[in-house]
Amino acid sequence: MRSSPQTSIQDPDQFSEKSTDPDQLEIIQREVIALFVNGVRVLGLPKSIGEIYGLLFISPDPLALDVIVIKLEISKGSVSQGLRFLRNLGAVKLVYVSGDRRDHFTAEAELKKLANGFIRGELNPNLESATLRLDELKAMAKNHNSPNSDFFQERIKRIGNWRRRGGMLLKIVNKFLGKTTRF
Amino acid sequence: MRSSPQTSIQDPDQFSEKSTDPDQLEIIQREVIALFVNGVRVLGLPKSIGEIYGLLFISPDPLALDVIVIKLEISKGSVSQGLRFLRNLGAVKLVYVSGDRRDHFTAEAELKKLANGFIRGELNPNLESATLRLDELKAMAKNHNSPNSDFFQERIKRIGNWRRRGGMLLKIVNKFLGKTTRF
DNA sequence: CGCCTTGTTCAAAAAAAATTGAACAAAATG
DNA sequence: CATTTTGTTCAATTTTTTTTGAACAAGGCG
Repeated sequence: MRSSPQTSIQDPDQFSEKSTDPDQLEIIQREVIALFVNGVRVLGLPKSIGEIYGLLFISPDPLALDVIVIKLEISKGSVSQGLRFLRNLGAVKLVYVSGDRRDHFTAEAELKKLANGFIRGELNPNLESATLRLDELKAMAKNHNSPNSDFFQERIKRIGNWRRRGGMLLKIVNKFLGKTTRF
Repeated sequence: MRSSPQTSIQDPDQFSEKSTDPDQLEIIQREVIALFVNGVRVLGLPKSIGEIYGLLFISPDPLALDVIVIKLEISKGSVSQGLRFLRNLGAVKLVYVSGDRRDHFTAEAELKKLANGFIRGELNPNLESATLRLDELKAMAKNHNSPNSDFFQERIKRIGNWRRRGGMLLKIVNKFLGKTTRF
């Protein structure tokens, strides 16, 4: 129930004197984008990635590259590269818009897909290269001789253990996100 | 300007002997450190952090700050700052070494503790600030009016859902790591 | 006390990463 | 075809982050 009937600013019939410029972002959109910019920083991704994904996430309709450029006021090159990156992760989808030659994009908004894309694209490659290096290390440690040899071996084994548990964790995460796909 | 003491003179020809120079890192140690440098990059942390933690992790005995400086050939300032950061995360512990006035450090090598430290120090603060922003957004969206109002509300709700599930995941991770503390 | 030793701080320098923008390619248009 | 529209690429530039190193503080020691 609505507590107090405040001045409902409703003028659906006409474009009011307030910001009606269709290229202008709404305040809420700006805030959401800011939230995403901060969010992707935790993942070690650049600001522009957060801006682009955020804008698509909070845009009702698919957007074309040059529209993104105008709305975010960043360069075409940045947007092009950012979109490619996001598409590779599966965070952004190309959609067909009839009567428009340009490509249009929407945000993939399913957390599970986002997480899996990030894991596949960013985490797994790192884990795999670490695995290779680690195998070399194990071999190295075997025929290495020094007073510290035993200590080294124990530590290397421990790293291997960490890696194994890291892999298990990713599977657990995946399972958990699968179970709650309602949103 | 001063005449440099014992440093600087290094004859590459007399490399036949096994490393007896106590300041010289062993090959295995170098490799492990490289592994950690790559590892921390995934977490968005600078190289020096990886070097310092890696060195401590693969060193049998606690090390003093100036020893780390010499072994890694990085500046005193970097090491001082890096150690502080690692200590704040709980990834490095200060240990007492008798007969030595200097502070000595060892690596915390329990995965669970490392993960928890990282979560507490790096992830949670971000999650919390996002929570605040999100609450503001929800309020904003309530008395915001535009043709897109419903869409905005749905999306904001969705972000809230993501955050909730993120928090659950952190707990699951914690539980999982607790169960496998053998190593 | 004066003189070390140890560790911190922070402005400046260096390095790394992100962004720009103009040149280019590819494809549709007419 | 030539022209326009759309999107990519990448060297140059800008911005951000990291590292350095010299000044400084704190504490011990003779």
